[in-house]
Amino acid sequence: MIEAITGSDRNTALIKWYGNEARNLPWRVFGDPYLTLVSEAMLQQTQVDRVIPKFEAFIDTWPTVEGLARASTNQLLAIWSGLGYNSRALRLRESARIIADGGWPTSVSGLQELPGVGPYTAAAIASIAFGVDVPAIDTNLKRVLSRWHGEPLSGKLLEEFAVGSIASPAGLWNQAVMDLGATICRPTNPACGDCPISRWCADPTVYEPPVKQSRFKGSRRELRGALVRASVSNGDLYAAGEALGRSDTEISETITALRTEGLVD
DNA sequence: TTCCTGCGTG
DNA sequence: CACGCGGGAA
Repeated sequence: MIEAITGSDRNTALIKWYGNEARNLPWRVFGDPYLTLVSEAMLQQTQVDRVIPKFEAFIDTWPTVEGLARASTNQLLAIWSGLGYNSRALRLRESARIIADGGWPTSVSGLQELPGVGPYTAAAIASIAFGVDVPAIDTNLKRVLSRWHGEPLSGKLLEEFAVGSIASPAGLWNQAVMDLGATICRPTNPACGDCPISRWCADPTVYEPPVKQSRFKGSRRELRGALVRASVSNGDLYAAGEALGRSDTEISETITALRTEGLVD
């Protein structure tokens, strides 16, 4: 596979580094679209270390897309609990149903039709599982490419720069950039001394911090999470809400919203 | 506090 | 384009 790399010297060095230093992650079975879909869904806004045990439990429970398609909401959310963004689990199951029924889309545009699969995830699956040479642009890629370029990249310019930077197979290149971004080309305190491609980097200080999130403590999200956990364990939803000091009005409104979304029976 | 391999919706 | 959406680790 490394022989197929046709990119610049920078890409040659990057892929060589990846060959030696790649993180050993349980979903890295090249060409398996189901493992890729599940892992990418879990990894949206969630750290690798937290995903690993959840991923293994998930795959043990539903080894195939057909099995996931038939999963109960309760068991699904029970296993998902702790990952956050619970709607991702429902969208993932819905995608499994669509795939079990009609087969896998293999193009970026086809994959993006699946619920919960946006531009990044579609490109990641297409490149990793179906051999499509497209960049999978997430915050890691955005930051790393911006540093290569020397100034912040976004939008169409980022897309063009990424397309012009990839090596084939892009699935390998995407994961190499991802690992570099996670372990060396970090948001703050990048380890440039350990970076295999620092000589091709224009400015390792380039970084645009993400938009600040609202406080979690006391938030609606905190209440939603507590109510979903109570529901999954067949507990008392109002008791769970009151334990957070919330009014019955807020609790009932939130339960209604969760029910509409399919997160609570 | 920050930040994590984003996505869907208004 | 801005915002809501979970929750844990450092």
